[in-house]
Amino acid sequence: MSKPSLPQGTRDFGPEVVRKRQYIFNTIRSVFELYGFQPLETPAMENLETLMGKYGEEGDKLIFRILNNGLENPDKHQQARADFEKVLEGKNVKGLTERALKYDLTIPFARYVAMNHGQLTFPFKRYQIQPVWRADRPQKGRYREFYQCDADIVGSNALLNEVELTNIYNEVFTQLGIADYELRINSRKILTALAEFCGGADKMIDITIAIDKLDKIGLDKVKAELAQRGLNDEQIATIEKYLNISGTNEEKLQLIKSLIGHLETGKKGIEELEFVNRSRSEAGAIGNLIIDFTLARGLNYYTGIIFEAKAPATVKIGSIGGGGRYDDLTGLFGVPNIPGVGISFGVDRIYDVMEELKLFPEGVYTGTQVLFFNMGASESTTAFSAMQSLRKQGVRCELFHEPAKMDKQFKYAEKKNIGFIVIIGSQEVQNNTGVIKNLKTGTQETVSLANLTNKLFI
RNA sequence: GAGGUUGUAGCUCAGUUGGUUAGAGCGCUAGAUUGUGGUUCUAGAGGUCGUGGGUUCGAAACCCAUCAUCCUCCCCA
Repeated sequence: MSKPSLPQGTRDFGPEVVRKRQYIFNTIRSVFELYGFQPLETPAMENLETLMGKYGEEGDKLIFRILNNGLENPDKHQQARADFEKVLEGKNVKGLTERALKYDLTIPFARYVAMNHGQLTFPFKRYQIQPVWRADRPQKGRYREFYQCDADIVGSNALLNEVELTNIYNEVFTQLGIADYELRINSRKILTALAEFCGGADKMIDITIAIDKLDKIGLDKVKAELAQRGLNDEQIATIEKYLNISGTNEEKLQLIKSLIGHLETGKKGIEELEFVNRSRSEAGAIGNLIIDFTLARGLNYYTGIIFEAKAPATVKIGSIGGGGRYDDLTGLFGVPNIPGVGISFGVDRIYDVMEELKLFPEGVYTGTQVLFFNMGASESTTAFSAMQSLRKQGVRCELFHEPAKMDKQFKYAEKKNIGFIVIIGSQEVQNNTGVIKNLKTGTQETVSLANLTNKLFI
């Protein structure tokens, strides 16, 4: 028999890791709740057609498909073979894969809103913390199963929502101790305006893909890629001017105005950024918010402000969250005119960042507080009831599972990082007492069992 | 989808130009110690050298294939 193993890109989480992850989840959840968001959960799988075509051509390839059951039924063989031929041609066939694992939380949410818009009170603010799956090749900071934590507001065009979301980022990262994060924002409208100004509105996607790589490959290579994607010299020169915009947020806004402020779309995009930037500084939230005109983001349903939260530059992990506004997400599901804006936290990457920067507080490691020694079959019944009275007080305790040498029980307590032990042996049973020992300081005292619940095990 | 890296004990890793019985540290079990842990000392258990094939008198080492892993590009959280 071969050794057991995990599917590529998936992980088990041991007790310590789960505690740390829960610390992150709890922080994010409590901030979402604080800002008035309501929880939602959707199934692990969706109908394939719900997901297909929503994430671009590349995205479609990364969707995990689920093979239909029952294909072994002889009656279906002929159809299955025909369907399989089509799959080999790169087509999607319902007969073979009707369902797929969800790829993100936004599209299932849009599907939910489209199905329930009659019942929902708008604006509907929901948060969602669930795993998603991508058939990507795993590497550093990239997994095939990972969690997303999303907060979205649908049914409101107000830019106040964007401001709220930037505050959520700030609150969460501050609480987690990732103070040096960067929140980059841009507006898709500015990118649209740039494409228009270059005379090629149809080139928008080519332009954004290329300029998004600026900090990775440098200006020259971006220009080369633009040329390769069919932009002429004049257009590239305009884009270069655009990319060279720098300075404070206010300075950048001034410069972009002179470049594309005369275009209707550009003007709108600039107003959006100005509003968020101003509101945020008026609210006293300082630093960290950086207007970045090279930010593009892949998902093509964004239409307004887009966000990207980046880890401190010292850890090479990059994006730890992202989001943006979409004017008409549910339109894909036949319910038009419901705008929305949302953000997402990438917990798995946040974990890696916190691990690297050693940001987890001591408190997350605590498990059992008190171990009761097992000093024999009859002694342990006294220990057991003493333990139950402590548990009633909310003290986390356990009784060693069998009578054993004290040496062994001590070592167990030490390995599990248990702070206190209580010894109730034959002498103690006789005197109705117990010995409490603090394993960190090495001090111990004898107390009456009635008094045990008054002790603090911290 | 393209390219590269690594695979030896539970874990981290040595292993010389191919040469006898494959090693170390940590961990594990037992004892020194039958009511006081961490330290120390002693002993012990634990290996299809990722898998399959080939070259060779002889392979953990060389060759081919395969699987897994990690990383880079693409794209993304």
